[in-house]
Amino acid sequence: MASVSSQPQFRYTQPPSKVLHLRNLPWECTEEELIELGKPFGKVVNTKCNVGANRNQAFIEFADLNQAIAMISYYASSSEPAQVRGKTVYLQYSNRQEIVNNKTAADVAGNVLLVTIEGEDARLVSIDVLHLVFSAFGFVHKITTFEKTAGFQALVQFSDAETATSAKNALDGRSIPRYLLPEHVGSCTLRITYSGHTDLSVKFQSHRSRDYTNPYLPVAPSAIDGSGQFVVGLDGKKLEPESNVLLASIENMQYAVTLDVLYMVFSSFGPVQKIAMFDKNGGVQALIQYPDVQTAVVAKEALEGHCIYDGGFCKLHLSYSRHTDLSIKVNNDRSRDYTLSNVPMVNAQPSILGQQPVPMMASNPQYSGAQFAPTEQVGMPQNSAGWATGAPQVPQSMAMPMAMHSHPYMPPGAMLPHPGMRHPPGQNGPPQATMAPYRPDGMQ
DNA sequence: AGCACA
Repeated sequence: MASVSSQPQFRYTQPPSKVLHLRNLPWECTEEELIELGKPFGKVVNTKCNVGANRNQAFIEFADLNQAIAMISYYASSSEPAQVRGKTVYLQYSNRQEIVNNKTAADVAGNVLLVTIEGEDARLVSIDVLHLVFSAFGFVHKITTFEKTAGFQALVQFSDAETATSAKNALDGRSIPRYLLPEHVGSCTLRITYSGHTDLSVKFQSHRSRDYTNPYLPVAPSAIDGSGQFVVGLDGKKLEPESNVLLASIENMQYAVTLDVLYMVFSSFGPVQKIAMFDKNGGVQALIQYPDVQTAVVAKEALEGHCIYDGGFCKLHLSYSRHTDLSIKVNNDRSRDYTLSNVPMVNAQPSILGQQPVPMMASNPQYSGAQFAPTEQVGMPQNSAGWATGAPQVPQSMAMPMAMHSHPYMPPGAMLPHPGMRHPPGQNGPPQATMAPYRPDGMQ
């Protein structure tokens, strides 16, 4: 096109257009106010507000040119200027014939949210933490994360726009709770808009993307470790499928870790339904069952790599079990079903605590020692080398995470009391139980 | 108080 700049950009009188340009609007004028303003003159088919550097301009598009002309004509001769919130608004024909792209995807409510994680350490926020945070509002179908100029971002897909909206309203501008983040990680604030997407395409379960509707989706080839069992993210963190049952192995077990101690520690995050302890590879392991995956995720995130006792003793390593419901046949000092009161109780034999036969295992062939947890054995190194590379580096003196404040998004029953820190038992005393077990109101 | 893109 040849230059046509013989005409000034703005002429005193624009040629008529269905679109009117408004200026000098109050700071945050709504679409509704624009419609109210134009309605007496015709049908407003489109608007755009908050235009310009000062966000004080707007456009109104009428169905017919005549309607736009009517509005301009009226205010041209009216003694009362057009006003919004008492402020005089100046009108003229726009130099365009229609409003284009009135709404960006970010303005249209949809079932997928675009989440920007702000903060120095935004990249350290795991997809699991995001999943946990957003799951408080409804089932999260899929999450993808990616790096853009805007920073570290995620797309979070809900079932519907209503659920997404409730999450957006509750979380936009808020920070991820401290206790969900590794201790050294700084504040991470969420900025949330709607995404134009309606269904994310997740090809693999990986450290960058998850499809929670399809747990059998293959894991990314690049994220499978030597055992072929677990997903490993770029940060080396294990990303095995989440479960309501945690497998705990205890490193540096200088002090006996009893079932009661485990119950106390894990009850801080929600009702513990069942615990089964067993010996494996010369160490002690335990399966801890929660009623739901979310609680297990919180407990795992909070406890992984931490020590039950001060001084680096009894360091916990947690992974997700493939069990979903433990079969506890008998209550004894190594296994317990806290949901039942009619399970036979077998008296513990305290004198040989670490060596006694395990009645549950012996009496129940289904849970013979070899069969009890075969899947967890794979990829579960007993030493911490290679395992805890992604785990928070915890000072030896700092056993449990500090601030276990209540989760602002979780239902009241899921509040997290401070688990407290235990000190090693004295030479002749049992571990001190300082913490009140979790007791939601409805729990029997 | 003067024309809009993510």
